[in-house]
Amino acid sequence: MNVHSARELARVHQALAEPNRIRILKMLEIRPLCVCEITAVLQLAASTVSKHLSILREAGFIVDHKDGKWVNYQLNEHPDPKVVGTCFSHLARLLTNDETVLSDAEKVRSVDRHQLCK
Amino acid sequence: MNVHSARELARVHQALAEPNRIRILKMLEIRPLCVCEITAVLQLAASTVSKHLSILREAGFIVDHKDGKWVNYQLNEHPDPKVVGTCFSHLARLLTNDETVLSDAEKVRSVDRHQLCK
DNA sequence: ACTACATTTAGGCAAGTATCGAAATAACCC
DNA sequence: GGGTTATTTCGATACTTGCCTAAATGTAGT
Repeated sequence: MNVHSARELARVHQALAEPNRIRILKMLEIRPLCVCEITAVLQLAASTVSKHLSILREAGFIVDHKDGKWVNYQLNEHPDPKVVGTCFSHLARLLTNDETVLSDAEKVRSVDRHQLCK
Repeated sequence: MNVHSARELARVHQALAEPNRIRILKMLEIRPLCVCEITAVLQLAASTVSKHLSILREAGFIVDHKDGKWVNYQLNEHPDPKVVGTCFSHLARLLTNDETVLSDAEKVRSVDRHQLCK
């Protein structure tokens, strides 16, 4: 669905108005991740990461799936509202050379929830 | 130029994360406007509008030109960073049926700085 | 230079946000 | 069922933001 009001559109952009949330979306471009993996990369409290994820979920950017004691988050393949989808395609082209994003990507590739969580 | 970091990109989105700033951009799609015209439409204090405009300017969305005692603001035709330009093209397609935006547009067409400012 | 007025800056207040640690919840394993 | 662990919710704190009023700045016309 299209966004209906300036207020709704503002909320979508608000979700992207925080660097750590952008880093999370760039990480999820690589693969679905659970909260503890994201927490390990961002070096924030788990509760903080959980909050960021709920903001991204409510804005329509990501969806979650339970997997035992883990919760996997991934990019929403059927973005709603539509503007979220266009944000995705920009995001995919942006920050491809950003140091932090590149280093996050490397950590994503090496991180493993089974080693992480004892 | 492309945006360099998640922080910079967040700042661009932060500019669009406020309904009144989105309304301002939709108004400027119609024509350049001075601060007092925007103030008359939004019904906010002039200083508040001025602050919103400076946020939009610093994010690269608008430029200003002095015109006597007025300052005209208009959409930046050479948006920098590039992502600002893509935001413009989405914005142009969004909120075309929003009541507030339509009513703002009507006011923009009837407002006149010379009548407004005695 | 003086006045008028559009705009910006400064100061203050209320509401919202990012963060943490601790407590609550949920799901696994023994 | 009881212990363990991943996640979310709650409460507190520091910071940021949006708004206003008042003061400062800049420009035009007399």
